[in-house]
Amino acid sequence: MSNVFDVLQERGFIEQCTHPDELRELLGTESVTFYTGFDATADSLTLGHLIPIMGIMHMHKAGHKPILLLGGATTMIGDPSGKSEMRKMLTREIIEENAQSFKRQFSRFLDLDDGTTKVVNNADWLLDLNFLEFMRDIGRHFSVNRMLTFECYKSRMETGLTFLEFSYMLMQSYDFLELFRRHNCRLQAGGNDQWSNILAGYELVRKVEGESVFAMTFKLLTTSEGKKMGKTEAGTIWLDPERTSPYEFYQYLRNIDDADVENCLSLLTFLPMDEVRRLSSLEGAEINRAKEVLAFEVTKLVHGEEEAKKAHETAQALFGGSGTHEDMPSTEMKRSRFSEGMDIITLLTETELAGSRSEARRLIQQGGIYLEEERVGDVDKIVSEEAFDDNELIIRKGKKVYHRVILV
RNA sequence: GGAGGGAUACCCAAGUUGGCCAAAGGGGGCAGACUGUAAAUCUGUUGGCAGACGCCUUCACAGGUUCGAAUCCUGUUCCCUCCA
Repeated sequence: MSNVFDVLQERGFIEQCTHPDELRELLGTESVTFYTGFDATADSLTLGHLIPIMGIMHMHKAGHKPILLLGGATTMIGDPSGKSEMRKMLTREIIEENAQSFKRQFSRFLDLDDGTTKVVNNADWLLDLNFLEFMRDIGRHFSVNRMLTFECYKSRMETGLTFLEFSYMLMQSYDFLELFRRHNCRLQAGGNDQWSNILAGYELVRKVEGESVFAMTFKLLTTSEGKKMGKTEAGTIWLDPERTSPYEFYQYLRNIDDADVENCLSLLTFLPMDEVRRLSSLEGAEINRAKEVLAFEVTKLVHGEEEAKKAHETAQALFGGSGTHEDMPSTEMKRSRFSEGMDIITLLTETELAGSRSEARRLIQQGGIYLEEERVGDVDKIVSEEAFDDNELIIRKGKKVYHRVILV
């Protein structure tokens, strides 16, 4: 059986790691307990979280034992790494709810009751720490001089960094120590933006316990140009179907840049690498096939096969010609509202295709609005009941934003 | 606590001898053309209401001076730098 280290490396997961040879050796010879932390800053995971989750799944498949650490306590501080501003403070209640949401979402990817996977919460050991004891035992191992040179604080050296946030690194480092002590956790893995924090924990365990532990970071989900992926103008791509519908989720992946196809396929799907390479080497319009596979596979993983199929069919119907469009974003409106007709501008604002009446007018003037694939040329167009086919009216904004109005 | 600098629209950033400022420029977004539901490129557009020359809200917050303020004055808040 192949070594997961090689698998992760081949698929492009590993961005940085300590003692790669030793770590590879360890992963090849025994079942290793490792952990990844997730700060509960929102009530849903995002597309970006999928990379560490995939990494964990690969590790788990290879027989290693994951610990998913919920940052019930660390979220109260807020990690300043790479952030230009201090995070809004969240209450304990909200953090706790968020953590529970995360846990539910994890269960879609990993069997949390199989005895090999653990979910823990650092609130369990950080919340009741005694400040002075902590400082004497842990704080003394950290050099402020050195911390100040870390890359993760760079953006904060200009705008300011509070001690609250500065202490985040100590908390995270302590987590690693605690997990090492409790569960013999030997490796901390996380997003590359966590490198400084992870390294600090790794050093702490080595110093305090004198044991060899490891640090590893996963590639972040970025485009070939280095920009963060998983964000659109409309906001983040969430894993929660209530926040980002499976259709939108599918479309996001379906529309990624050509240059990002290979990366996404290898990081976000379990397709064999031969297949990944074959698909991503398709030329011209053919590469759209690869994007469809990508979108389908990832949607299936996150939302299940049924939802993935529906999203795929809806996309086919809209962009390919035939199929259902069941999954298209829609708005229900009362039939009576159309008895005397509704002006197109109101229709566009009520369906939220336009944020204001001015914007709606602009869209029409620029030729960006279509009713049933027919361009609307008149700003004062009145839409009446007759415009509906089988109680439905499909509006298109621009090239690919579709919306369905349903009469009720 | 002391000294100085700053806060402008989604972001960065002009503008501070008061009117010509809904506010330059860039980025981003949106739309159009070209395409492959891609990228690049080019064009238009980007506070709200009305869309005809009109009106309303906006330049940290609250007041004031003035016919008129993003621009001047007073107070408040927040941020940065140096000093303690």
